[in-house]
Amino acid sequence: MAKDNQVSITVIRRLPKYYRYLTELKEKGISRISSQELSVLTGFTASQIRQDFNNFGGFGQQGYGYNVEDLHRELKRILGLDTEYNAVIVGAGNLGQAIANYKGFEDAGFKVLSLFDRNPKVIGLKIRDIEIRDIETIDSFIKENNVQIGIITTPKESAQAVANIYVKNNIKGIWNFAPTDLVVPDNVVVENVRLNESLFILSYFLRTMEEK
Amino acid sequence: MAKDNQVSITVIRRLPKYYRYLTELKEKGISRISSQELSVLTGFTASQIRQDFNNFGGFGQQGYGYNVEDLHRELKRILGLDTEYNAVIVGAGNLGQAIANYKGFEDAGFKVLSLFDRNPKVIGLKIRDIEIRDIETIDSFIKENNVQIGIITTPKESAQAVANIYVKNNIKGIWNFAPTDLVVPDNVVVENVRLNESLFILSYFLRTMEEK
DNA sequence: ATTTACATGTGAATAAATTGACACTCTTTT
DNA sequence: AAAAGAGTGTCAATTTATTCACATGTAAAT
Repeated sequence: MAKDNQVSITVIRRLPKYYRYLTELKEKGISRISSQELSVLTGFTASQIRQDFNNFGGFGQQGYGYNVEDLHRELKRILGLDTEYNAVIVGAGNLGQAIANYKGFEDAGFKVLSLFDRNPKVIGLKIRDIEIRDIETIDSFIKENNVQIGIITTPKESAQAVANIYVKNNIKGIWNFAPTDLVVPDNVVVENVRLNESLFILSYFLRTMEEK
Repeated sequence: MAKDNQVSITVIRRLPKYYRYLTELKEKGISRISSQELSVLTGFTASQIRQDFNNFGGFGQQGYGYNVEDLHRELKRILGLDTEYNAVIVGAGNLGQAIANYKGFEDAGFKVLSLFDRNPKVIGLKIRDIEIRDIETIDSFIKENNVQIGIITTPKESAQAVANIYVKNNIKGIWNFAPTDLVVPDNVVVENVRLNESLFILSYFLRTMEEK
């Protein structure tokens, strides 16, 4: 199989969709699936699917297809979902609270340990059982709690400062909801969620559709 | 210039980033910018930027570059941000409320008129001045309020049913936060926000980074 | 057992996206 | 008014991604 040099980001961004459908198939008790059938589900071509999986070594069997459970497990491992992550959120506004409240992330192995904010009105409140703490206390919290992921749900003006705090405290993964580009060292990963941009894309296609 | 057949989705997905930086430049009072300078800001290559803009007709001037205000206005028009949209949200949980609460969308021309839910405990509540209404009343609301965009922030189990409601009421743009693929007619645009998938990508790179 | 159908993995062909290079035009300087 | 500098628009080259096609191995059927 060989872990080779580098799988392209184009391929990586398709993996979660495979994983989602495989989870569904597994839940339905379906034990085998062909690239052709996966193609119908995902909308990617069968050939593309086979090529994608081959980046990580062939998981399939000629004349049979893929074993759902095996493939699911492999994708889970590839995506790093076979370990637990601890996360904290800075920015305890609605979005931060919404994320803290969403059970789905915890089910996937991402545990939000605490929210942080500077607003005294929210400090001390709890979302589920997750406490909102004073941002001033974040350094020691991260050190004491083995936090691997930092989530940013502040306004864009504060986002870089929060990123700096995360970096300083040796956090290697940042999930950024603020509409700005963060500057971080090479060994830190930033994944952005661009709600604005997504909405603009929708707007573009709405407009384009109208013109037809 | 010629509006040609079809600009590739790859190009389209870069436009919001250009638009974001141009908005910043405009706010700073900067009046001209070259593709080279934009390249430094956005991380795309200068050549790519020129190619991208040329899909919509050249907005630049040789020896000068691009006029920030003009380019900003063009992108605004291309993205369909020069018109106002009315939106409704189905699913008045934390995420729905967070979106309703976010002033940024309104500033960009997207006005959330109402939230809808089936849970009697939240019906009647207000987020800012946006009322949460009974989902049973959505048909007439959409008809009476010229709604163009439907937002889905329900659990995945209800998402397709909500999409059906939107389609039935002649909504042509759906912004979907539920982790499922919606089936809609060809003339309806769906833009998905995949929070789970985004988090999984972060997890992938965290894992990959560790292994180095 | 043998045959038939199936479906992967892979190498080659095609298509799409990115990068490179430069002629040409406009701006600015002298 | 002329010369120098800057930077677009575009065509060509390269790289990357997708699709095609099939040899080969496996499973199921007879």
